[in-house]
Amino acid sequence: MAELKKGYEPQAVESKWYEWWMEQGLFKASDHSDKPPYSIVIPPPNVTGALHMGHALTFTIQDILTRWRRMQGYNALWLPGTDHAGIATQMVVERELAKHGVSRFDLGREGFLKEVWKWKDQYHDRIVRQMKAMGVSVDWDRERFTLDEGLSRAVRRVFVMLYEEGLIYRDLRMVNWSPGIQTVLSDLEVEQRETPGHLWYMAYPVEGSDEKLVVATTRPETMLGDTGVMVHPEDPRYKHLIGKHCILPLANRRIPIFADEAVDLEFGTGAVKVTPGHDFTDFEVGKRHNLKVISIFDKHARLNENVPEKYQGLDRFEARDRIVEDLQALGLLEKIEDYTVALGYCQRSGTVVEPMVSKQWFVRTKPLAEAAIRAVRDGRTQFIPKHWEKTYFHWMEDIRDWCISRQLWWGHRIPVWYCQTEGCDGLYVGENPPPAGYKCPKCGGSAFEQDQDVLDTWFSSALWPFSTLGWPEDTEALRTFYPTTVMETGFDIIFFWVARMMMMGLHFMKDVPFKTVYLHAMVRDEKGEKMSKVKGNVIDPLDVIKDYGTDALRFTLASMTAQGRDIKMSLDRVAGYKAFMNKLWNAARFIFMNLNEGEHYTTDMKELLGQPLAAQDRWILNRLRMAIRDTNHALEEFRFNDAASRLYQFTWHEFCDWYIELSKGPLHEQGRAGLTTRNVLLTVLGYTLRSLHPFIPFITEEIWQRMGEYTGAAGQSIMVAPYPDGSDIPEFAEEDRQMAAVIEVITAIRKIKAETGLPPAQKVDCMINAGDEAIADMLKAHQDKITALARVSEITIAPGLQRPPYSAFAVTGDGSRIFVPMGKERMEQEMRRLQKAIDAVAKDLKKVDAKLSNPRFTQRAPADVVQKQQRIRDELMQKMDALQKAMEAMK
RNA sequence: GGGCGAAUAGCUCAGUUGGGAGAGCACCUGCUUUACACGCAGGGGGUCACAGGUUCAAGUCCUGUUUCGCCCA
Repeated sequence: MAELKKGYEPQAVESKWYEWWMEQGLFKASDHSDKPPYSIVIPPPNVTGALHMGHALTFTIQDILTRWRRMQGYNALWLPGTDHAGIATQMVVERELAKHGVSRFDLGREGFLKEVWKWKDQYHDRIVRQMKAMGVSVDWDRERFTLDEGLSRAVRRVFVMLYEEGLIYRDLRMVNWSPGIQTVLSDLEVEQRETPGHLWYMAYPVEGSDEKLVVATTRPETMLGDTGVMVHPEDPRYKHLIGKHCILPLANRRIPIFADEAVDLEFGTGAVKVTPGHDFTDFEVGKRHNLKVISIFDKHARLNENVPEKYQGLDRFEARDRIVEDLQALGLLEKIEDYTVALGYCQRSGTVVEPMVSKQWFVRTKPLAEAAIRAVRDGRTQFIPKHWEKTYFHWMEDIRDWCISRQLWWGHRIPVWYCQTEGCDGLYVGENPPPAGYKCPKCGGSAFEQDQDVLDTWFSSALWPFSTLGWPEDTEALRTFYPTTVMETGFDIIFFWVARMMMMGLHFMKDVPFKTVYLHAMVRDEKGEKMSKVKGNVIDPLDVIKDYGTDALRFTLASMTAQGRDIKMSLDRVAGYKAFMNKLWNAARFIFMNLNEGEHYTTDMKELLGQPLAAQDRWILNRLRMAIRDTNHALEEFRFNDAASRLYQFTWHEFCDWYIELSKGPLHEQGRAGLTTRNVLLTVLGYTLRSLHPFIPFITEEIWQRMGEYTGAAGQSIMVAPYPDGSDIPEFAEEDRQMAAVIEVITAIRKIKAETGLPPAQKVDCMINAGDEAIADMLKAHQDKITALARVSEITIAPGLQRPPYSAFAVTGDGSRIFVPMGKERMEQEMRRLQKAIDAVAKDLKKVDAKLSNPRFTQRAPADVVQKQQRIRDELMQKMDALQKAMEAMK
């Protein structure tokens, strides 16, 4: 058995376990099982994307949940997969092709898609490797891709069914057009941003008079598409103009002046130009007043043939400058003011979104949303943190129809075929192309062509919780794992994804897609700024893994995931948790070093409890029990930070700081005491490893396997060892109390040494005037611990002991007085020390006195609270008395 | 404009039904105490943003204000 290295080296350890876990089939869930099901479907990462901190966080949390439940005996399924990420992927590949001077149109649809698939295959392997580096315990046999055959079938089925139910329709509407990518976007993909701009005041001559009507606009270039000017019906400035016409400058078009209540009298001049072809509100206004709709832009947002020739082909922003110049030249530009406009930007390409009128496919979301709202109101799906429910309701209750068609090639092609007969609008909607011999019901034609567009990527993601389990087939997997137990994802995609999964899941499965939604926070840099490539503040998880190890990264993320709070990622923290890994490693190293060849060890709690346990043994078992219970409790409530820090605290500050130190004496005793100590060390280590395993899978498996060599359990993965729940450990309250007293004494002596300037290693004598006979007996029973850990040579414990001359003094909570004789020369330091202690006690005493001297407190506060305060007061008084006497004696 | 969240030690943050202000990091002091210097022991440091209110009692509950962040329009 090889000894452990002195320092923990994550690279060496973390590289070897993942493959082994896979070979052993430990990640696999079963469709048939007597165990209770537990399921999570992974939020599929972009197949061509690279692992970032957001992934690292989401994978860590999901892996903690999955490993924890798996160890608890659940039939735990964590289903992996990737997303085709339509826009993002198509853009990347197009950019790549552009480097070689090739456009997608050069290749044609089929050729281009071939390229994208090649790209996808290559990058799929990369993201999968990166996921594995995080240690994700997903069932790879069930891995899915949003564009694979099964999921594509699900998408087509859903489209057709919704169409037949009247929940999908095609309509000519004002939509968000991205000139950058040349596709329509849904409202959600448009980012509203305040942008500095101007307000131009343009004068439109009124027909048949010298009067000019001045309109204010933030978009002068759209004037070429104006088909009216509106004013408020009650506006005295313009009342006389209602019903007349303007002559639109530059275009020389006659457009009506009309009245509408919607006009804001305060804004601009109170007269508004109306461009129904390129503005959402104007489109509505246009409908109310039967205005003509003129589109003046092509798909690149360049001016088209509907404008005077001199402007044709100009980009919209160039056109703006030209038009402003030209109006100025005509004396029709009144003034320009600075003005901040809210502009819509395309999330992906960054270009300003252009409102355009276009025929697109939509999902009628209202009826779907109603069911999704009810499910959350009823508690069938719960949000954690709960306040996100409000956000969800807010959006759902005011939901707008979802534009699902995209003018892309990479994605699920819309399963609609159009009749090719001139002037016929017949169409065929089906999972497959129209069968041979199919005739258009409108015109009898037999030539059909499929819609050129694809569906919004989120349309397929919305089906993810059931499409990945085999829907539309009625599979065992669906029956076993749907509804899934937990959906773990970022709050930034509540609308994009969570809400839509709710709608689709309820509609097609007649049940919620998940019982709990846990929404994690955003990972930011240490200054709290969003990580972005542009800012250059991105911390790459793979770099962190290289430098500190996956376990340290995972433990950091878990420790910092407080609910409802962003995570500010700092490498200092990771370094701190790397030190924790090293601590754990060295605890194991210490234990293994002290094992003896040929000795038989147990890590079975029942067996261990049958052995003659010392007080410190029972104490550490009791602390272990409490730590385990707290951890489980925290995990039940998704308080990952509490769970992680509780285990950290136990491992480091209880097990290592105290128990291991205390064990160093008994460890070397002959006979039962030594063996029992070794058994306790091993057992507690084993429980600690198992408790920690979901957080830090690699190091725990490594140590577990090494430990197995001594306990005879090697070869069995820690992944399938039961997760401790503490119920097999009895409560040892008495030992807990005793050890607390012993620890207090040891700490007091160490403090005396440190504060009077004695080197810690210098042995001192110590006298303890115990509070009473019983305390004296108890401390005497533990005096070996005090001498060892406080480095005391001679110790005397008895009630009524008098203070020796020139000794430092301390008093404990139970009234034991501790004396440490030292030279006269240290008495000055000692007095300062005592004064400090007196001041501290006085401060506390003042607070307690204030309470107890208030009759309303003693009368109205519950009896137990009053009693507690009295107890505290008695204790403080006693302390004060002892300290003051000691002080007096020194003077 | 509407909504949500945050403000606690130098930094990052815990603080679950109101009842002696905590952790990690950083800082200071001392230490080759044979598991670990990725360590050990000890220490300093807080008007819990501000102003009111409820209560015997408020970091915690209520109201308002300020600052910051996010979402929706």
